[in-house]
Amino acid sequence: MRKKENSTNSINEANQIKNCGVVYALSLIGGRWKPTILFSLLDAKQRYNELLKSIEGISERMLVAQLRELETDGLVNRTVFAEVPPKVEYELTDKGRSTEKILRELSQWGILQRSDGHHHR
Amino acid sequence: MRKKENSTNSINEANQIKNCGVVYALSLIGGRWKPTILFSLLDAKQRYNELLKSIEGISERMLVAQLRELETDGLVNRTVFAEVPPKVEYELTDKGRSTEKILRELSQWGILQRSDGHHHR
DNA sequence: TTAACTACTAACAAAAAAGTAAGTATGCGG
DNA sequence: CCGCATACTTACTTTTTTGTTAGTAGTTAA
Repeated sequence: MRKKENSTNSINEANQIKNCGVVYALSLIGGRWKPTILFSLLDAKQRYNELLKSIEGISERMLVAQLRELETDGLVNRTVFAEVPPKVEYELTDKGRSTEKILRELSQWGILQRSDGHHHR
Repeated sequence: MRKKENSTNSINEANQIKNCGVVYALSLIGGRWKPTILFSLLDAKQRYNELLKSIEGISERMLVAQLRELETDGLVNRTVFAEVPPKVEYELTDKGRSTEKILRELSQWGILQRSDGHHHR
């Protein structure tokens, strides 16, 4: 289901992505599952099933969708092997690898703040 | 409207926030408007109306809601002055200030990636 | 034939985020 | 009285994100 164009919502999003580097960055790496997926792929290239098994709580639907977005945004390469049963591998592109520093620092900051205070919402 | 408890959605969110520092960090600083608000407050403490005027496209509703969340999460101090007309000031706490480095690096990475590639979604 | 493997797709439903519009409160001034 | 200033609150509505469920495809083995 495509996002509706020409809504205020859509226009505001586009403007924020255009004008704020953070909002843009988070549109690439943010969300419930992407950080975890990116961290997994930092370790090693992985197959769909490996990712599915290693990320607790994620559904097939969400895994596929997030991988597709990461691929579309150029962070991930998806390689289909001509085999049966199907074999598909996902690995980070250079762009994907460039998230490493940011992800680690976000993680560090998050872990620090999490032990300092409470999450109230 | 409180978030629904005991849904898979809610449980997965709580787990990700608990187990992934990035997801936790982004729950504090992520979203359409928070990064921009945080950057504004990095410059100087500001009043509600100043923020409203300086952030293009944000509604009063969204500004209030985001400020409330930032306050609840300990990133922002809200000071009410005993005046008429009402005067309320918002400024970053130490915790809020600690986001500066991360925000600047996210911004830098985002701006770099934005000029390198296209946003496909 | 069924069952298994892998990696999805499609069609919804539920939940959350964001947006719209109207209204409130307290003084002050004309 | 009305209009103004400031900073919200309230009750919805719209849009997006996330989750659920059933199904698909191609081979292989029992």
